[in-house]
This record gives sequence, C-alpha cells and structure tokens, in this order.
Amino acid sequence: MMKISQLAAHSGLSAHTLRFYEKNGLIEASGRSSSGYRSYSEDDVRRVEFVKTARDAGFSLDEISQLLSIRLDRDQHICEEVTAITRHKLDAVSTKIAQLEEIRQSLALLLKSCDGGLDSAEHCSIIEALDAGTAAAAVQAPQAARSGAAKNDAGPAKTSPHAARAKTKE
Amino acid sequence: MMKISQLAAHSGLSAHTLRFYEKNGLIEASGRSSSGYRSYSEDDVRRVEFVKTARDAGFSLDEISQLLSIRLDRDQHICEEVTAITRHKLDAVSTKIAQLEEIRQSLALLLKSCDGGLDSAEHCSIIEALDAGTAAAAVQAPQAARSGAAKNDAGPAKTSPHAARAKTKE
DNA sequence: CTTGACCTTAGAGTTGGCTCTAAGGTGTAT
DNA sequence: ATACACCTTAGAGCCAACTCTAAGGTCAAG
Repeated sequence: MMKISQLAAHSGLSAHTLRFYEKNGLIEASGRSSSGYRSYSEDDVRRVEFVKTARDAGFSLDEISQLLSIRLDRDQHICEEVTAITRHKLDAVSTKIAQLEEIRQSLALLLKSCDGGLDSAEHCSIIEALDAGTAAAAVQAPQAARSGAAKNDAGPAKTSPHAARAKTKE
Repeated sequence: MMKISQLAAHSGLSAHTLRFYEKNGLIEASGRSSSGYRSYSEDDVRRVEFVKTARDAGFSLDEISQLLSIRLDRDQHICEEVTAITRHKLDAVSTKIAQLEEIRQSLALLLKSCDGGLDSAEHCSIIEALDAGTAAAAVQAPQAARSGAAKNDAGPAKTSPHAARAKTKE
C-alpha cells in the first residue's frame, strides 16, 4: 500500500496528475488511511502503469478509459474492440503526420530559397514567397517557390469550418 | 475597399477570425465606414493573404507577428532573422513528426500483434502489451512486443515537468 | 415599414491534459 | 512546540487558435 507521492515517484506521474486521473475515472485508490490519505494497492499500481503505458503509446485519456473498461472485464469483450480503437488512433496519427510532413516540406522549400545572410531582408525570398502566396502552394507545385511567379490570389483553399489546424508545441 | 464578409469570402478566413486576428495585432482595417463598418484597402487584403499563407505554412500567430514586422520594414531587417524563425519552426515540426512516428510505430506493432478477431479479449495481446508496459518500449526494443517478454517495470521513463505530449485531433 | 442579412462590441466558451492555488489537516523529527 | 514535509479538497488557470453569444446598430429590398 503506497501513498500518492510514492506512487508518483514510482510511476513518473505527478501527484497532481494522479488525482486528476482519478477525478476523470481512469484510476482509483482502493483505500484511505484514517486521516483520509489515499492508499494504493498493487492492483491500483498496475492500473496506473497501464494508463501510463497507454498514454505513452499515444492514446487519449478518453481512449484509455475505453481500454480500461475492456481490460477489467476482458471476457466480456472481443479483440476487435481493442484493435478498432488502436486502428482508429493509428489512422489519426498517420493523418497528423501527413499534415506535418506537408508543412515541413513547405518550410524546407522556403529555407532552401533563402541564403539567410546578413544582407537586408529587402528581397528576402521567404517573405516574398509568403507575400505571393506560393509558400504552402509550393508543396503542390514545387517549381513556384523560387521563380518570380505571378501572384496568384490564394484561391479557394482548404477552409472547412472546423479544419484541423496543425499544432506544434515549441 | 471591401467589407469584412467580402474579405472573409476572398481570404477563406471567417469574419470572426479576421476580427480575432485584428485584436491580436496581426491585421487591421485601414478604414471605417460612417457607421463603423471595417473597410479593407488592397494593402490590408495583401496583409491578410500573407497571414493566411504563413499560417498554412505552419507558422504560429506569434511567429507570424514577427514575420509581419519584418515584412513591413524590410530594409531594417536581415534575411537571417527570417531564416532563423523558419529554421526554428522547421525543427519544431521535425521534432513533432519524430514523436508521432514513434507513436505510430508503437501502435502499428500493437496492431500487428493482435489478430483482432471476434474472440474474447481474455488474451488480447494489445491489452497484455499495455499491461506489461511493453507498448511504448516496443519501439526501442521491437522484439519485446510479441514475445511473452518479462514485465519490465516502466523504468525512469521520460517525465520532464512540461514534457511536450503528443496531440492528435480526431 | 418590416424582414433579413449584414455589421459592431466585449466577453465567454471550446478542446485536452494537465498544473497550480488556497486554505486547511496530518505526521514526525527535534 | 514548532518546523517542515506531506496530505486533503474544490476550483481556477494555462496553452493556442479559434468560435460563439448577447445585445444591439445598419442597410437594401419589397
């Protein structure tokens, strides 16, 4: 039976995070000390490890909830449920990677077009490419990036209401 | 001189977003009608296009602010500033891609280990891998995923305070 | 003269996953 | 007894980039 800070040290999750996971139904402390301190059984610890591993594997807390309910009642569930969740996640991750690859490609092209020296940005080809709207377009039409290129007015572009924009914590 | 909804239609950004960008100093409407409606000059429109292009190329609003201030005063800046921002972004994107590749790898291995049939999840190898902590570890030690593998107790693992966790809008 | 599409503002809500604060109680070593 | 590290709770704050709401003013058409 360990206390929360011990479990924190053991699991590599903070005590805050453990309480947060509990509040969200991912884990629980099966016991409490007389003064109300959480105490975790070995089963609890294993469950926390499961959550941590699943999190590291890329699953969202919501998906982990689903995996947990399968885990604790395995014979009431079939493998297909598990693979469905996993496949779905894999698809999402692959899609995100593809988006980021496109962005990487755009950025790489921009960089390649500019020597990056100490001279004035007066004719900086990156600024010019962004101005001409040829930066993102460069991926679809790679030859446009470094030629003078007629300024094309952005066009219809991808602007669906809830478009999944790319995010990158720095 | 166009009104906001016209600019919205033209740029592919919503009027809401345009006001939001204005509030954040990215763009502005150089004029107002007698009744207070925003009116955008051609220069304003070009600036909005720049922002849109930069956004599509993966820059954050903050980075776009920096690029904008270079853009409107080009001769006071040097190319190196622009390439620095771009390189930095490229690095961040590459790092994120690498993280997601690892996750994709883990997920792919998990999927490969399970037939995903209609039989009970009693011995589902995905659940077992997550239980044994061999899911994320699988990328570093690929042979562990499908063999019985001794359960290794998570280890030190990457748990820096503000660790950049992977995110994937679904 | 009314309908309906547009415009204005300040400000709140969304997402996911934490992260922290305030205000207090507990446990133990000196 | 008193300092100190630990524990408890409810709830607020953070991040980015929107997205939406409320409550109202404007404008052209029929």
